[in-house]
Amino acid sequence: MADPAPKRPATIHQVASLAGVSHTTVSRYLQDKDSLKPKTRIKVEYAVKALDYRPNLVARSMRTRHTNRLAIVLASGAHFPGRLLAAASRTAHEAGYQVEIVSVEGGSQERSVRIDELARSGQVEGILALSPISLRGKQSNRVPIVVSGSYDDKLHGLAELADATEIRDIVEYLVSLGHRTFLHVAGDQNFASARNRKSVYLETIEQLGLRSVGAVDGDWSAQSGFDAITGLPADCGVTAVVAANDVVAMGVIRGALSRGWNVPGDLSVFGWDDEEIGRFATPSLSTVAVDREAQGRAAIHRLVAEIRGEPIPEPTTQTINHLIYRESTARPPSRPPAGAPS
Amino acid sequence: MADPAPKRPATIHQVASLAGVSHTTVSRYLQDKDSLKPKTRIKVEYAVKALDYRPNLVARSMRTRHTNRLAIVLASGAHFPGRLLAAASRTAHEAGYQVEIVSVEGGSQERSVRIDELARSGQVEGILALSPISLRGKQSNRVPIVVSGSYDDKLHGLAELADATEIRDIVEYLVSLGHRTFLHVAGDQNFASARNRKSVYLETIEQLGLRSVGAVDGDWSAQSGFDAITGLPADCGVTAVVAANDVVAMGVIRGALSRGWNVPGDLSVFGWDDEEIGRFATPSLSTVAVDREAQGRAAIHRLVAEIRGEPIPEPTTQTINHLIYRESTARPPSRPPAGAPS
DNA sequence: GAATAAAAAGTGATCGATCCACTTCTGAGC
DNA sequence: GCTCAGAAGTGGATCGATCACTTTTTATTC
Repeated sequence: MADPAPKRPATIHQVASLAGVSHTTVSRYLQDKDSLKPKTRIKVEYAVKALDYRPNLVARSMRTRHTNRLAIVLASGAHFPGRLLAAASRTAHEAGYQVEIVSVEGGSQERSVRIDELARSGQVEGILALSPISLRGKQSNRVPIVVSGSYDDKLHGLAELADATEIRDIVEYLVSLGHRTFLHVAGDQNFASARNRKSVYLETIEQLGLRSVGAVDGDWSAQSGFDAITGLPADCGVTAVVAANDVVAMGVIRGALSRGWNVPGDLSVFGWDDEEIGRFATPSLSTVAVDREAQGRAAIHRLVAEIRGEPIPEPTTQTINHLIYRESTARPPSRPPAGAPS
Repeated sequence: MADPAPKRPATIHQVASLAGVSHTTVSRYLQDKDSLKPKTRIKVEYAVKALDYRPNLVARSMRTRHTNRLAIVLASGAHFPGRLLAAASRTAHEAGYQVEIVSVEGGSQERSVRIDELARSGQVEGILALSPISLRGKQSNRVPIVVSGSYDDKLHGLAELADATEIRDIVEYLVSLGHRTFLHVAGDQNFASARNRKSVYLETIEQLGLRSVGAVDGDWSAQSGFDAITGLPADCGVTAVVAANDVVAMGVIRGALSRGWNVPGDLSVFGWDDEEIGRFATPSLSTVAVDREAQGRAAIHRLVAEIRGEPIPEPTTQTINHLIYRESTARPPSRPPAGAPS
């Protein structure tokens, strides 16, 4: 079982002596293969291969004071943004960074503590927070931190409403179907994206002169959608719901059904995220296809720019999301709206 | 913007000189605070606080030859097992390990290459693979690798069928409702859990003398469930489907509906995973509640045991999953089964 | 109070890479 | 043959911890 000879991996010195060069030359080879004479390079290359040498990254980190690692922090309970992570991970890799994904339990309090600790640990050179955090306290010895979806004060306007502008498109679409009375079941207001969507919703309602029976704060859960609908007064007259995401939308639909409201006959429901399951649900969900990959890439680019002290790239103003219309939305009932006194 | 004085974090030597002791004493303090005389300890404690000292983990790793880091590898496309990861992450943390989550793109080929690289990089002390990999090649300089759901050859029997035994319970339940003709839509057969479930399904069908119209290999997607159902001959007589997971089950239900088969009136469908959305779908999904936390913990315990050369803990034979019965399962139609010639 | 053991603290080496400040070698061009 | 630039070597120092030893201090015993 146990290795009799726990043979240590080769070091740069062993490579050097096998290749008949100095360790400095091997080091040079590792940094830039072209700075060596072809003849020397071949000797070193051979030795590296023969010994299956791979530089000890710990030792390198120690000397260079670079870990080349980033951390992505997310809340353990929340939905795991797989596609975004994959894209972020790949982008970071291309930029020469390893990615450590830290899933932190507890509230935003504990999360902030953990992030702070991480930021000062010297283990990572930058942090991307996908969950909301409250950052205060001294900034000394801290690495750059990018909080997804939130932007610097300088970057208000379009960017401020990142990942939310399509809410307006949704409402306008529903208006075009004939809807006039709306409900918004929002996501966890600790998340920038949830706040953004809510404020765009409220703005749009205001600007288009529509009626909103409420913007209920939820927690991204199906249960919150269910509760929001079942908690409505019977005569509120709502005919369209803008849900924070697809899961919430499923809860809304189930809640409507439990009240005897037909979807989309009596109530139209719009989701967000284009999750696979929504396409196969009954009714299938109208939703927003989100370019999670682009979001992940953008976040990492931003973080890497901050780390390197380069100018921070403007967030793309170009919309990267688009609406998908399926069975959960339709014209409102021509008879008095669902639940209205007959 | 740029820090004018990029003040380096304090080192153990600075702490030592401030406390008026040797660096070794500070080091001892870090390992075991009780090995110091109270008077000395207080001096060191004060200095640590005053300098906001935190040990440089890179330097420590270099000396101890321990990184105290584990990697969890998963396929980037697949569903992100959030709860399992959270539990695994926490368990690892308790055992003194940091967790790096590596999401690898590409097929099992590329994944294996990446894992092999990781295993030899010296960056991590152990790897937990949640996605299937094919491990061959030389084992030298490799850290322990645990592949979730698969067990050593020694551990056949109960453990071999880990995370699958409930399939038998499902079939028995459906039999008790009156079902006799079954279909299984399996998950990606590269996954041990998918293989296990399929083989338990086939065994159970055999042993109970039931009829199976097939065990279709899928890929965990809703589409695969949809295709499996819509591809059936009209007169197959199936009345119950055991799906690989909830997402597949949703696809199955939608596929049945598209053929005019009512669920659960004509067809019962059982899922797996107890995803939140399944409780709010219409019909709500009968499913298996999986203790993902326990799975995550177990996997990490196993990995840590291997790293430390301790005896590998027996996988719990106790079942950690349980069945949840909802609307998607019911008695089979008393009239000729769905799709049978009338 | 001296002998002795045990506990506490100090000394200097070490881990494996990069960086530094030179020096030496090599080969091309005139 | 001489110069000069680029390649390669020399011989450390350095990063910040831990560790194997050694030395000093403290406690215990007779």
